[in-house]
Amino acid sequence: MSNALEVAQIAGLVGEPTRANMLLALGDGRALPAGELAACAGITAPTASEHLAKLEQSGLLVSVRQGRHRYYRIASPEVGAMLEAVMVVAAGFPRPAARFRVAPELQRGRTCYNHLAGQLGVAICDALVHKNCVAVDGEVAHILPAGLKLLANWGIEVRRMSKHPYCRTCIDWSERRHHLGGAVGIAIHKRCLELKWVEHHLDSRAVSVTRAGRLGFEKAFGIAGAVL
Amino acid sequence: MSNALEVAQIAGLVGEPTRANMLLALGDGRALPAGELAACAGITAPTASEHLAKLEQSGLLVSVRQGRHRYYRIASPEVGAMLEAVMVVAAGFPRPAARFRVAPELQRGRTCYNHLAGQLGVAICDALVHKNCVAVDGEVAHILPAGLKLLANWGIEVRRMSKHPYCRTCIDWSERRHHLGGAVGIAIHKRCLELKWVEHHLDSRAVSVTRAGRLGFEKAFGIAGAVL
DNA sequence: TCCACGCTTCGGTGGTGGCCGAAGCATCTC
DNA sequence: GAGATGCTTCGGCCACCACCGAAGCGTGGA
Repeated sequence: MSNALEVAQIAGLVGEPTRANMLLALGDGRALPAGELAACAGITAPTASEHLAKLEQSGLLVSVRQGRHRYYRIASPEVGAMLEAVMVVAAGFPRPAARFRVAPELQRGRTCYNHLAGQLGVAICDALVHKNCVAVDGEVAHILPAGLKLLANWGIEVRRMSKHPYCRTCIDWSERRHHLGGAVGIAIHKRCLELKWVEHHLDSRAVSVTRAGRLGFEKAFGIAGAVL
Repeated sequence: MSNALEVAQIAGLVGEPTRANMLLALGDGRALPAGELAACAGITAPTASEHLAKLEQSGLLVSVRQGRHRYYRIASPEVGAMLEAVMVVAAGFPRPAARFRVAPELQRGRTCYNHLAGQLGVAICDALVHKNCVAVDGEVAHILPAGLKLLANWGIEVRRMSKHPYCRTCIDWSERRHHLGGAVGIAIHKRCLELKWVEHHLDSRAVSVTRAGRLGFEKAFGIAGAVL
């Protein structure tokens, strides 16, 4: 009865090609900005905004504002399970288990807006925390004295970054861990490129570690080569 | 892309209160006639017919014509799982386990239209197959000579049932197995009541096995008491 | 054979909602 | 600060589709 209304409301949200497109794009657990989702679905920003608001209001998505972007992701494993169940039915019956995840090369290392993310980004953050260079406190991260010294030796002058928040954390959706964003995160990314420790792939946000990078990350941050 | 279209199509079918109502009414695996489903959803016959045709065409429901009635039921466990997943999300998030699951007493034993279903129905079917009394061939079941004899000794004259199909299988939604329907299934159910091996609950389709039934099923069909 | 009943098909109507352009607000960059 | 970028709100247009009444078709019973 009333149950049917609620069920229909939820299913109806998925039952629109445009919204289904956006949900499927988020199906691997990533968080994507509204603009990218609009492009994904082939619609204009206003329409996407409308749809995303509905999806969030109904609890299918949650969003995080980050600067002038707004990142959306699937709200819970239950929602993911529902999408998967619908896909199984939609795919016709020899249940092809059409499950999908982050592409491997993106999972290893990628840029998140303008800093490093993926396993690489998480490894750098972990290493800095482990060496008492950074203290993570929720969404904010503080550079500790040891961190100032380490980064200075590596070629980054943290003191010259006046802006707030100069170092923040960023939840990594494929790893479900934090990595460093903010000005410090950007500086690290930039320095990695200068040193040619990482290379960008031309047609995606994937980032791969070079041979020099493997040695460098090991020496400067104590990150085992196997992780990279 | 094309994936999203198919997903949206399936979800859209569930995303209409009227259709959701009908699907939920069929959620326990019963088969209901079109007219009853129309009443369930509070719409007229033409509208119901339209909806049911769509649901069947998309593979969510299957129908069986029986005389001038047409019985619809959920097409597959995958569809049931999908509905359940949607209900979990629709029920709000502290996952209240608002299961789209057959109530325990119904799962143990129940009537499916007019024959026995649930664990009890499946156990009887299994036992007859195991004893070479019945051969299951898809949706049809054949009574073998040993079965004629066993049922005759038990008090059922199979030969006097002229109608086709006198014995058919029926997919058991909660058990995901087959049980016996058709005229033979009805006769078995009737005989169980005569012998007082099973009792009906007044306010539901639940069926429970009596003490005499436990002994009787053990002796006549070789069904271990633990199963019941 | 006729009638009763259940389901389906056919037209027509009305409301819901997806979609966009333009304008507004917030944030980042220079 | 000024300009660029990303997202949201507003107003209006249009298509889709759920819904019904009437008529048609098939089955079962008298």
